[in-house]
Amino acid sequence: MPEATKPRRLTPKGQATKNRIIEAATALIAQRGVAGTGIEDVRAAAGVSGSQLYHYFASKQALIRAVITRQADSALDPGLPRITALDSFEALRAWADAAIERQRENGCRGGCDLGTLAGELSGTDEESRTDLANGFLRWKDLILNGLRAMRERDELRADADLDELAFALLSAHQGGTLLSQTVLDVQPLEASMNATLAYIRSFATDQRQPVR
Amino acid sequence: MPEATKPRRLTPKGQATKNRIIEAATALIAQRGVAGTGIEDVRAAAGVSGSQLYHYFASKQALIRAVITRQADSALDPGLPRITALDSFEALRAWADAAIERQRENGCRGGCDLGTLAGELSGTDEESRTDLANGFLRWKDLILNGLRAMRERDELRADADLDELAFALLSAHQGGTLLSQTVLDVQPLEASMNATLAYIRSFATDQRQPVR
DNA sequence: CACTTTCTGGGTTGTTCTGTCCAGAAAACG
DNA sequence: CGTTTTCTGGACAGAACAACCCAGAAAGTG
Repeated sequence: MPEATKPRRLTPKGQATKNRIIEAATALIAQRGVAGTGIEDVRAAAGVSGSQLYHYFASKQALIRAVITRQADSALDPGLPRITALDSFEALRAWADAAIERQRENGCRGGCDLGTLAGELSGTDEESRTDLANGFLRWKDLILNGLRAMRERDELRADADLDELAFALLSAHQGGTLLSQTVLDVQPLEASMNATLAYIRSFATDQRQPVR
Repeated sequence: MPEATKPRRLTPKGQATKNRIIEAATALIAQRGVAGTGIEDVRAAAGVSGSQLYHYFASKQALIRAVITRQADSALDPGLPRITALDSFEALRAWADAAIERQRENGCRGGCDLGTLAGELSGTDEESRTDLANGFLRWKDLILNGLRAMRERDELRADADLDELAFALLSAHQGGTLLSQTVLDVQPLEASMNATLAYIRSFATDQRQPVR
């Protein structure tokens, strides 16, 4: 193993090219899946040429992992409007609505969610699985922190199992998205988000709020 | 197109071989994913040889579709103990527990759920996506019928949105399984199933039952 | 303005995998 | 018991694709 291509700092131009490659790869993977996306396709789409991919990435796997990391970093995918805090019922609802709306907009055609990637890679490639798992756990913590804040503000009852709620919400999001992409209808995603949010709200101290 | 390999009825032996191939493919795909499973691997695992696969299946895609159909038919995968009716809180809980237990048993390593297949194929292959969608919708109907029976027996309140509950439960199952397989821990699956079942139970007419 | 590092372009190789062909064995059928 | 369909086996062609190499341009550094 040749020391994994020493990642000496890139010049600005190089950094830009590298980003362009990752973006192109992300877009293609969103449409055609990981297995359906060839290095050559990425190369053409990014407008770079030849061995550039291998200049910046040691292998296809490395590129995929970069895509995963990027997606995991764009916190809680539904939206470039970066979620900073999911610490109120309104924020949760807004996040859910954004996810639903986003799905509706691209006709339920698969985005490049961690979920989609997980389905394809978890069983195949151990390193990617680890990256994906870390991404998911970070998202879960994001939700969890929001819920904790709500409990500290006494908006949520003390007996609520916040870990369970956080995982349930994340699962609902992933599962709903997966089903929607398969059935080509937002209904499953709407249903799972509505149900899980309603369940979370059932732990509210103030029950006067409409469940919607 | 040569009329899609006229499916003149198979002899018993041929049928057995065909099944063996599908089983081998299912097992391999469960471990290594669709893209990671070559025709040659299936051939070897099934103990048949040469062009047999193409005698029984027109293409790799056709084989995959056969696997999908098979999985969709083994109703609500958690278990060979075929679910006949999910028409009581106990039955739902038992089904959920079976799913969780099953996941725990294979160390959360991906089975060959429709969900896993959907993640890999929905975006890539339109025909497979249709098969998968049909499978999911049949499962949803299975759940829905159970819930309807419960409502008719007045175990569920009339104002419960059964479609929403059915989709939510299915999404929770798929999402929870996906997360569990990625994180290699049953916690997400347990959380999402618990939460969704509790939510369904909140529509029970008889609230004396423990939520567990 | 020399000199070094970083970036670009295209061509190429070797492997892996799907899908095909042909000839021989086994079973079904009269 | 002979003939026809059905099944089996291995070998092979053709394409796709990941990965590597080399030479030249551009950018950065003294």
